[in-house]
Amino acid sequence: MQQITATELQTKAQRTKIRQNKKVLDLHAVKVACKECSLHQLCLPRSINGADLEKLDNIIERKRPLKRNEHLFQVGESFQSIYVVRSGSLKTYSPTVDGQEQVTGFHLPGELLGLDAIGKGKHPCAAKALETTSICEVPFENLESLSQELPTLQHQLLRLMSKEIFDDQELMLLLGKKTAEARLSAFLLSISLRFKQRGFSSIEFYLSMSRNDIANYLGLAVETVSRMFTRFQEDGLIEVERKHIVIKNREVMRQIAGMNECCEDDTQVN
Amino acid sequence: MQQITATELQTKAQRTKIRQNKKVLDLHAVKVACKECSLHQLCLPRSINGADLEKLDNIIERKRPLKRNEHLFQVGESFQSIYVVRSGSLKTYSPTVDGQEQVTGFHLPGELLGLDAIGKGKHPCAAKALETTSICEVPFENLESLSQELPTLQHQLLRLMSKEIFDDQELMLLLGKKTAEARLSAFLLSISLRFKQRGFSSIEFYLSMSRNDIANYLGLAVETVSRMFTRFQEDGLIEVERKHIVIKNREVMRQIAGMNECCEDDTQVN
DNA sequence: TACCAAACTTGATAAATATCAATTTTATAC
DNA sequence: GTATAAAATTGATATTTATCAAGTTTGGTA
Repeated sequence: MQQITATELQTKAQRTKIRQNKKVLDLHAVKVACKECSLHQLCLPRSINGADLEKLDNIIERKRPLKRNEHLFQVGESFQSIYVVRSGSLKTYSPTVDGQEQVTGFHLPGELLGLDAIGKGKHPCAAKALETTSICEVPFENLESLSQELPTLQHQLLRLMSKEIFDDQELMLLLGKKTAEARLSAFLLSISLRFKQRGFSSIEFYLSMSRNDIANYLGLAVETVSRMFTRFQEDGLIEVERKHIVIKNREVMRQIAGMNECCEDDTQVN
Repeated sequence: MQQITATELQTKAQRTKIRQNKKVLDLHAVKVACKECSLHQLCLPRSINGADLEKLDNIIERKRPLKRNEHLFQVGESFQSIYVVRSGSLKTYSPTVDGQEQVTGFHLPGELLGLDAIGKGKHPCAAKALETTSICEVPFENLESLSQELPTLQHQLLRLMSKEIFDDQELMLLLGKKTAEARLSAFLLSISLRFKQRGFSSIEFYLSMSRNDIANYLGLAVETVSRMFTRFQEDGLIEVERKHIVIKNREVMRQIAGMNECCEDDTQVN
């Protein structure tokens, strides 16, 4: 992404010119950056025109990248914005009574964070970068009032929230009913699908989260997850070396995961 | 709820008069009926005026009551409306690959159904009445365009969806991390709280769902649930006779459930 | 390069819960 | 009201996964 930096040496006229250029460049950059983003349809609904796009562009802030283990927000922090992952990844987690943490989700490029905070006005979970991660911040108040103007934006926002509910229910099913191997298999397929939807390889990828995080997320012990990785490799379902994963037999993995047909071929971007 | 029924004997003028009366009566009835409803703030935001209320009232349809085991909607059915439970209760459930069903939720008076269907435009789960149940139907298209006019309505809609996401995450935690007794305890406390929020007793209530449904929902075997009920009774935590439950020791139950502080005193209606 | 801590893996054992089987209770229909 | 089916309970056993313990690999850093 190109960036023009204004210096103290510039004249006012120069600065104005540069700012105008910057605007144009940014608008272009947004289009490119958001192409594979789950806000794609939100940012660039089919019918959106230049003026609307600019309106949206005006409310989106691009934050400095987070380093590994840095927090995007903490538990209990007041809710101000929805966040979109531009690159990298994060985990969200909540504290439990016994001082442990419960990992509630992983967030890959193009995915949203913060939707669960609208209700109470504060974040029920914390978000921590798993690697160097860059983020778009969308101040919720602005998004809400802009949605008031742009029906397609309101619709897209509701769709995304609905999808979040739907996905959570899938996970509940996983946690409630499935064996350890079904859980891990479903997890890997889910990551694979999400990479695919963003235009990355669905058969070969790096997991940015630790075995511990995976285990926590899936409601299993680390040791169990580790054993399952080993078993999957022995059975020729995957190749695994540390964080690098290659899916070798997606079909059998699907069977093990006991996946619904509805999730098999989810080619929709969101 | 008062109801004036037009008969064939009435003159046109009489009918017109009655219809006008009915409108007035209905507006009043809505206020009363929605008072304890999770759409309360949605239907009657503080600042709402008569005209707005009428607009909302105009889009809400009241369906004939469902009998026990009747479906409100089926899996895969095209999504048209959000539903609100007026009285009675329902369960939602999805089919799983192995022909089983997974219960994804129970819906008590004042609660919503259908929010998970917005994303894909069709219902990912089915909804079945657990007892005689009456329902408000809110056509989504109308709700969406009305939200476009009424910012408070849009806001409330987003809040409710966010709450749904938040609640699902709580349940995920339950399913992933907790023991059988923690799950059942949390379940009973959740039902208790929801009754309380609707103005019913929180210490004594009837469960409309079977042990099987509870077990399914909590990711346990029926036998385990049954044993836990027995144990809770032996330990003096509850009194249980079939579907009738009395909470005897909420504090210990909370400890067993390992509940977060955040959920303890959730006095908000939604 | 070598060291250290963290992450991961592997094995043995224990605990929780599912499954199977039998019985009792309750609900529904005739 | 009785017959029959469905739901719920209880006990015995099997299975899965957690826990405990030990060792290995990896990545960061002095």
